[in-house]
Amino acid sequence: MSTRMNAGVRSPTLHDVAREAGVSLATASRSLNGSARKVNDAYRERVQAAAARLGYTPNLSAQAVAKGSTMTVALVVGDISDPYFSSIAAGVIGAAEESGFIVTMAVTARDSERELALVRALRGQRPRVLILAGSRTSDEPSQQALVAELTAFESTGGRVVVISQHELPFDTVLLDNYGGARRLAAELVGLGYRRFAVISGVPSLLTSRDRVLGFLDGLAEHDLTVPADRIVHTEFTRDGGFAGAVELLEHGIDDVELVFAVNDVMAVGAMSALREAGRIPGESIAVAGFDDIPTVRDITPALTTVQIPLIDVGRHAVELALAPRTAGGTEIPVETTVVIRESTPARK
Amino acid sequence: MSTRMNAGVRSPTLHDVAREAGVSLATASRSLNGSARKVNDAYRERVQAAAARLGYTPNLSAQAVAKGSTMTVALVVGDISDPYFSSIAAGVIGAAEESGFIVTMAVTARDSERELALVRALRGQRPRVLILAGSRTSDEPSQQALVAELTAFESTGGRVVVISQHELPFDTVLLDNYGGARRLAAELVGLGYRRFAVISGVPSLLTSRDRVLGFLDGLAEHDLTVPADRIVHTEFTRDGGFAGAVELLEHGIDDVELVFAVNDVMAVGAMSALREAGRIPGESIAVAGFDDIPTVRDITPALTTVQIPLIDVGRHAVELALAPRTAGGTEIPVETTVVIRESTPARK
DNA sequence: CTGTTAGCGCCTTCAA
DNA sequence: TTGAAGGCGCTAACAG
Repeated sequence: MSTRMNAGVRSPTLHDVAREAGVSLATASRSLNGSARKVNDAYRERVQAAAARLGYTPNLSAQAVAKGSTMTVALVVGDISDPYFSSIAAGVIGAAEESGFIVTMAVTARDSERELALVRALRGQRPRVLILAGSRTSDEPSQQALVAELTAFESTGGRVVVISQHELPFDTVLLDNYGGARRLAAELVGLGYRRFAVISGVPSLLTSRDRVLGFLDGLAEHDLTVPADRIVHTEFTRDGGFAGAVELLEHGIDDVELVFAVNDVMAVGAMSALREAGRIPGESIAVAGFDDIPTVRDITPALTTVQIPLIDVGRHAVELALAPRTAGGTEIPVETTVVIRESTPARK
Repeated sequence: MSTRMNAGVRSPTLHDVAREAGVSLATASRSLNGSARKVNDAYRERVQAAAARLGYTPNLSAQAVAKGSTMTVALVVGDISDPYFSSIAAGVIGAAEESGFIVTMAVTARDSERELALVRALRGQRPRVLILAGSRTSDEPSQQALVAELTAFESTGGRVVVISQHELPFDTVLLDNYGGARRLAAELVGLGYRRFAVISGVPSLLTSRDRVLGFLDGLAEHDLTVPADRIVHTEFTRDGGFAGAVELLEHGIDDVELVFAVNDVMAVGAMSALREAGRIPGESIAVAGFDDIPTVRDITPALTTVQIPLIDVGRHAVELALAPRTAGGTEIPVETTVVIRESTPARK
């Protein structure tokens, strides 16, 4: 006597359907999944009726082994609860589902060792597409292993798309982190700002590095600089932004007019820290971010930032993956747009 | 001559590894995946070395058909870019990965027809677990079909977990929407508020309905009511909240002291609408939400809300799914906690 | 402990 | 157009 509860019934198989419909396995297969219409309408209908009666659902795994390919997109993100990644994921899932793909998701927790392990594990699914949305780092050893793994994956027919800078030799959705930050700096100078502080991620984070570089270069064009002690490096998260602002405050930033955080969640955290310290964002100190995640237009003051069309980024990634393979690897550049809001009022 | 680029190499199979290592298929299988150590260490090492040399990754689909079961958790959410869902997803993914499960994700776009279709499609993956995080509705016909589909899934050995109220006859992570809203109302009355307006989702949305009910009952305990024209029904999104506030403003809400939006993203949207209309949240009008999504503590004024431990909710869902099946279906109730912040200052 | 041999559920030649 | 049969990559008895 088993203690297992009502788990005895197995899912109906194609074989069951064929028997129920009184046709061969092959005919059943063709009526239910075969692409071209190579089956008598009468049969086809009988099979479909039988399938419905039995509640048949094709076993995707079995189809995968038989066909030697799947209809799945594997997506690797840093942290799905971060609006940056969840917006990209929304785009990926939307586009993938439209093309009949299933998406599986893995989270690196922003750890490149873990990212490598995940990619390896994900390959077991034999996905048609592997999309890396996590931020690239300059952590050489693990990057090389990653490239090797991804190259192997491509050589067996898979497609890989990277969302970031063009650091890796694969199709990529190119985010203009450098240019966006540079233009942001220019606009800010135009508004009358002269003295800045920067809250950056760890130096090995390429996204962060490029944004800082762009920002500094943008300032340099106007002969402005940011003293080294006004650039702090912290976690690429809300709490990191908070901590970064606290650190700046400890150094003393009474004369700083504007704090640039390299992403919006950090900027939001920084605003809270500044406010707790008695500085009022948008009034006694300006703040700018990067990404334009959904909430920042609703906070007070609304945040000046560089907009990335995150949903589109996700969609582009799957378009790229589903398009014919090209020689050197294709890039889809994505426009970034400076959006000035109340957190950076013009200085009179 | 083929135009297909470097897609010719097939992934190495277990067979390749066995040959490379000079052992049988079975031995290779046992050394690489077989749970117990039933293989000579010398052989095991040779096999592992061969696997590494070849870059072998087990084909999960093949394993699935051979074993008759997968290691995947299918997660259905309403909208992954909504912080409510992405936080839950983070919990699900975290817990699933810890147990060696892969998670696949589908998005209903809050459409119950679509949810049904997705569940049907998802069954094709033969996941071990199916988690529904989308909000339940009282839309009878499609709910019945959904229950039928889920029941069939369970009868073939799958586990289903629902996150919501206990509307469906499955294991559920129970969110105390009613109680949380009721306690919120009580606290608000304690702070001195007497005249309220409510921005609700569409009436068929169970989550929304329960929160409104709880809120009204909480007020009723203090002999307070909300006039029908002060309760508006809109989309369960940021834009819905914005639109709801606009609608309230059109009706005239000069005497309203506090607006309760049934979730945080709606509250955030409502705050923007109120502000645009010249009302200052936290000063000339109070606002409260529900969920305690990450950003609301950082907005200004920080939002009073009812906290749901969203990450834990996701984790509980997979714990439930992985625990032994029980007779009537288990429930894990999740505490909700009222969090008073600056958006609802005490009225003198 | 190891190898042989059936399958798992499905697709896809190959004849008929 | 239809059916029979082999094969996809792997696991799980079953003997040895």
